[in-house]
Amino acid sequence: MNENKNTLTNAVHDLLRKAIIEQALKPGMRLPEDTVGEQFGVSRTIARHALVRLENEGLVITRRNRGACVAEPSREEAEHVFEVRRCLETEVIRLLCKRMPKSGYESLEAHVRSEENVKGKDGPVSIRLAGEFHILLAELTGNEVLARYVSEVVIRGSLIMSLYARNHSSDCAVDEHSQIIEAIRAGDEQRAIEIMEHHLGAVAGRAELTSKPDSIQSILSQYGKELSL
Amino acid sequence: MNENKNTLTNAVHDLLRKAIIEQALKPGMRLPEDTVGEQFGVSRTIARHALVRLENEGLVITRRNRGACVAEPSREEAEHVFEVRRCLETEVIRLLCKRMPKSGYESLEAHVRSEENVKGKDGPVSIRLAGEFHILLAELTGNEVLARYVSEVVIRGSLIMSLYARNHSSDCAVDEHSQIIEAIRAGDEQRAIEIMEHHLGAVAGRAELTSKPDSIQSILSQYGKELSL
DNA sequence: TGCAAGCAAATTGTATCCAATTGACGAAAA
DNA sequence: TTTTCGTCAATTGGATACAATTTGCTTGCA
Repeated sequence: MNENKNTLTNAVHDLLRKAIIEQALKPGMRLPEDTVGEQFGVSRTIARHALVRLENEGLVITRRNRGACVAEPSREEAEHVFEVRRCLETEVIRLLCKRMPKSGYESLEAHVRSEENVKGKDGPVSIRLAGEFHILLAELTGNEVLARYVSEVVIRGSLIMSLYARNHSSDCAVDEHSQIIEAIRAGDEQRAIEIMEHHLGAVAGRAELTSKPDSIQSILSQYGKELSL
Repeated sequence: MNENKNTLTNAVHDLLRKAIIEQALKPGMRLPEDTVGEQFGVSRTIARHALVRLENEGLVITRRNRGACVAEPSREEAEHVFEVRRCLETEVIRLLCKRMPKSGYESLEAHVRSEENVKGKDGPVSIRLAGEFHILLAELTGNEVLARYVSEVVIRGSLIMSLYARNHSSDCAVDEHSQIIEAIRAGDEQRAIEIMEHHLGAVAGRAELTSKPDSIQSILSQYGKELSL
């Protein structure tokens, strides 16, 4: 789905998405249409379109006549996202072991290098880059449908991490990214899948998604956020 | 994603989608915004929103200042859709074998009965019902993210079938639907997956998606459609 | 003091209006 | 006859204006 045509709507959409996953816009924050519009110097129409798209991606929620705000995925929703993500990314690995394009390894390794460059320096940016590695992986399958879905769950995963992760340092992930590349290069499908599953498990685990009884603070912080609206 | 709020946009969106997968609107048919708007008695704004959503779902494509038209998925795109669909629906089966809600079997069997009712009578409607079986299956997992993606690929699958299938009779499918239910009820995950894979393979196969050299007629029918615009 | 009703402000829902871009048709020249 | 250029119609891209709905605050009454 080549969306490289509606320059204006797309630009606002991309900027908002980036702002959300880099936590410049925090979960629960309100997003009135005209505020967004005048901030980017465009009309409410454009802002509206961008917000509708973001809602379709699960990054914002809107209530009728109440406006949009950055989504605050529940733990249940988070588990659903990671469930689907595991399924889709396993398929990505399977496909890549069968058909990896020639220049694939170069772009993957280039990406890992750029990940290492910001390692430990900028939390939000490193979260975004970590996500983009998985998106790049999916795009290399050549299956645009798959790539789009992976992109969506990865981005929602980033939002979830920003909500639930205890430590945002995704340093350990970079290593695993390299391991995944190597396993694919070796054609070892089973091992690549195992690493990916472990990797995603680690990511989800870091998000404290396992349904151990929530601490009172975390529960109240959720409810409190609702009150303060 | 409970989209039961924007009544107007949603209504138009649903009607258009139904019209597309029931082939009232044939692939390639143009969909100007104001035509759609006045047809449903709403403004161009609403029609526009609905069309944007349909584009996000892959059911229509739009070119800048050229308007929207019903998508004509290429064979490659069709294969991508079915690739993802197989992956997702396999996961659905896996999840349902683990956790099928109590009332699940009732609604499934009720649906199969309604499928049998229109068996062989109304082609497009039976295609739609066949698709809705898979969507229902996905919804029973309780995973809304998964259900939404399955819904999208199933609907795109319906569109693909309307383009490429030789015979639209999906009679044989109803049997397989029952078999899938039984396999899940028996808790036989492996068998349920096999049936589902066979089922989807049959569906995709009926669509003549295997890249055997296209007959001249089918090629020309495609190009002819473009000319007659 | 507490509750309820009503009014005002803010925000979205929808429609209409202007501008920009694209494709088509036709005319003119090679 | 073919190709190219120019004008025109059609359609979307985007903005503004108006209507409807919700929220929160104020005021009056018990």
